[in-house]
Formats: sequence, C-alpha cells, structure tokens
Amino acid sequence: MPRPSPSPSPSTAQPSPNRPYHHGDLRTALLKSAERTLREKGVGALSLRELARAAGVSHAAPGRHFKDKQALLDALALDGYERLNQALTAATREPGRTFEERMTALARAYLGFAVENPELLELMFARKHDPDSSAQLASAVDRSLGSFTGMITQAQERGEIVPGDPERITTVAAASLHGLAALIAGCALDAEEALAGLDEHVHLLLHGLRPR
Amino acid sequence: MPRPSPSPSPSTAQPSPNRPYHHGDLRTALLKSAERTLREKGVGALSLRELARAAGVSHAAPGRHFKDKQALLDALALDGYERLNQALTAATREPGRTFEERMTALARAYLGFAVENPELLELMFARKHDPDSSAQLASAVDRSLGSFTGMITQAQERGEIVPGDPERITTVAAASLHGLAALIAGCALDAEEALAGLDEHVHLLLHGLRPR
DNA sequence: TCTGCATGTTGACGCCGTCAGCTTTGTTGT
DNA sequence: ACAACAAAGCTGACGGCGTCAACATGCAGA
Repeated sequence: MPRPSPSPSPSTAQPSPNRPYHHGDLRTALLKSAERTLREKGVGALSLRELARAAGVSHAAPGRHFKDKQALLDALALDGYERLNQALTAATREPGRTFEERMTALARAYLGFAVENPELLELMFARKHDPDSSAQLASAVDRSLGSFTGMITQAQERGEIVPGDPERITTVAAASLHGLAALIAGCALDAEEALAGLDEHVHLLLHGLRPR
Repeated sequence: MPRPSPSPSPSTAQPSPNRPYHHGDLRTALLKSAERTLREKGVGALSLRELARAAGVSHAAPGRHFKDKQALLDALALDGYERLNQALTAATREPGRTFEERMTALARAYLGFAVENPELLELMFARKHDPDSSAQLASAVDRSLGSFTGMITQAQERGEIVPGDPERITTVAAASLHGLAALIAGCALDAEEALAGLDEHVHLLLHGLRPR
C-alpha cells in the first residue's frame, strides 16, 4: 500500500527558520488537514507523518495531541457527527406541512451529507474505535437518532403515523435512510439517481410496499 | 497502529526442513487464513507478512498470488459476496406463503450474514477497490440485488405489492435491510435486538408508517 | 524570578508493502 | 528422455509508517 511514487514531494515544509517553536493550534490544524486528505484521497492515504509535514512540524508532534492514529480518526468521526447533527436538526426546523414533507427534508439532509462526505461517513460508522472515544461517539450517534425520534413522536401525537414504540419506528426510518446513504457512500448506488428518486423513496417508506 | 506487543509469537513457522518447496495451494490458504484474521481481529490486523508466516512461507510469497494487499482484500470481498448470494438465494427458495413471510426470510438471511461477518460486510461495501476487481465486485453486487428484484417482480405479478419500476422498489427494500445490517456491523445497533424486532420491521416496511 | 507543564524536536526501533534478482520445481514440446 | 520454460518459491533491500524515549523550548502562575 505505501507506494507513494518514487519521490512525491521534494520533502516540503522544512523547519523554516523563522517559524515559532510552538505551532499555535496544531490540533485543529491537523484535524482540518486530515479532513481534507480524507475527502480527497481516502482514509488509506492518511498518515500522521504526512499531516505533520503538511503542518510544518516534526513527525512525532501529532502524538502530543492524539495518543494514537485511531484517536485522530475518532476525533474526525466525532466532528463528522457534529456536522451531521447540525444538518439534521436544521432540516427538522424547516417548516413542512405534512409529515411526509418533513421526513423528505430530513432524508435530503442526510443523503446530502453522505454525497458530500462519503469517506467520512464510512469512518463514522466503522467498527474500529478506541473504547475511550466510543462513549462520546455513542452519544453523538444518539443525538443523530434523536432528530428522527423527535420527528416521529411529534408525528405520532398528531396521528400522522402509526402508534407504537417510537424507538422501533425510528429504527425503521433511520435504517432505510442510512442504507441509502451507505450504499451511496460505497458507490453501490448512483448518487444522482438516489437523490432524484428520494421523494418516491420516502413516499414508499411511509405508505408501504403493499397496495392499499 | 503496528504495536504488536514486545514479541507476540516466538517467531512461529520456520522453514521447517521437510516442507516441500511449493506450498500446494497457497492462494486459498492465504484467503482462508485472512478470513479468519479478519473475523477475529479486524481488517487492521491483516498483514501480508503475517499471513505468510502463518502459512509457513517467505514474506514475499503472497505477492505471487495477489499483486497487492488490496487485491487480497478484494478477493476476500468477492468471496463474501459469493457466500452472501448463496445465503440469499437459499432464503428465496424457502417456501413462504405470503410475500411478507418470504421477505422476512430474506431479511433474516441478510441480517444473519451481517451478524456473523460484520468485518467482512464492512469490507465488501467499502469504497476502496482496485479498478481491476471492481467489475467482478459490481457483478456480485448485482447478483445480490437480483435476489431482491426477483422476489419483488414475482410479488408484483401476484399483486401482492404496489406496481411500478421494480428496480426502485428493490432499492427501497434493499436499502432498508442494508441499513439495518450496516448499523449492526458498525455496532450502532444491538444485533439481538434487531433480530428480535425483525418481523415487525419487515411488517412496517410493507405496510408503511402511516396509519391505514 | 523560578519552576512546572504543555508542546515542540530528534533519533531509534520494528513492522509493513513492495520490488528485483535468484532458485526450485513441475510441465510441455520435441 | 530431456531441454526449455513458466509458475511459484526464496532472499535481501528500500523507504514509509506508527510509536516510544529522551531532550529542548517557551509560557504561565507561584
């Protein structure tokens, strides 16, 4: 895997004589740079040493901010959940008359995130997390699902959807959208096509596959 | 990441004097061993050198059978699709009176695979494949979806589900189940719980979330 | 001002993937 | 039967990586 051509860069980012000894905010610089690399070249191209080089800092400096490479990946995932949650809650705030309209807006927000951050989404839902971070990540996942649950219970109160354990209904709705998102992120489904058929997808989800 | 403790094994599998020069079937031995490691320790613990050691073979020998580490991973994924397809088609052959029964059997087969091969499932749907293998993989994916499509069109002919582009309906059903499987594989959902609620999940999928 | 701690640096270690070049073995055409 | 060849081993090397230990620097509070 590590075959970065004979000599990719002429060893950029030297100690640069007039750089201050301390970087200022290396942690966020690393995260930002990592997010970019993740988006552009995939998780396989992420290396702490490369990030250090890009930040103009020694190869071991990242170790001061992330105990592990995995810790950095977890931080990246956590940031991803933050952004996803923001997008989802924004979507739930959009005024929509019917439940179907509101659900479609939520779906559009989720799929939009998946289309624009496929690698990140894969990272977020990967099963390789430090036990340390897993607590934070789990809570972030819960907050994401919260957007769904809130919408569901609200709709139940209005009688717009079937009664029953809101958590189970949330699972059905969330699984359906997450499956779509995951298939898009994994290139198993064409993004454009899925976005184009999203309205109908939500419609079928709400009305069922059986004829009425 | 590569911190395999001070000295994990006392360097097992030496040249072993009476071993034949040629292994016999190294390729499948590597795949089998890799599948085991994948299941037990995750994709991050997979190394060609370790596999070579386990097979009692020199560190470069795997290169004769897989041009790349990625090529081995792709072969692993392809084998995964083979097994998944087998499980799915077996499930479609189960006699089921109603569409809901048959769909539930299919769902149970899919989720069963996800529960027993979570790491493999992640690998199969990852977005990192050699362009060489991607053709084979794509066809394997199509065969998987074929199990769904076949069942859907059959049900449409019987009037058990709504008419319309079978591909779109397949997408809805497949996305719903794949989302469930992916959440299980990613530990975002408890496997037992999901399996227990599977019947109701399929029921909701077929009947919709809106009251009738 | 001194002292401690967070944040840098350097150098080392072992593992990894990959390649080049060589050796062994089984097969195949004559 | 045997030479020629290809497939499938082996060895050794290279550079990249993650991680650690030991040392350096600079800021902040006593």
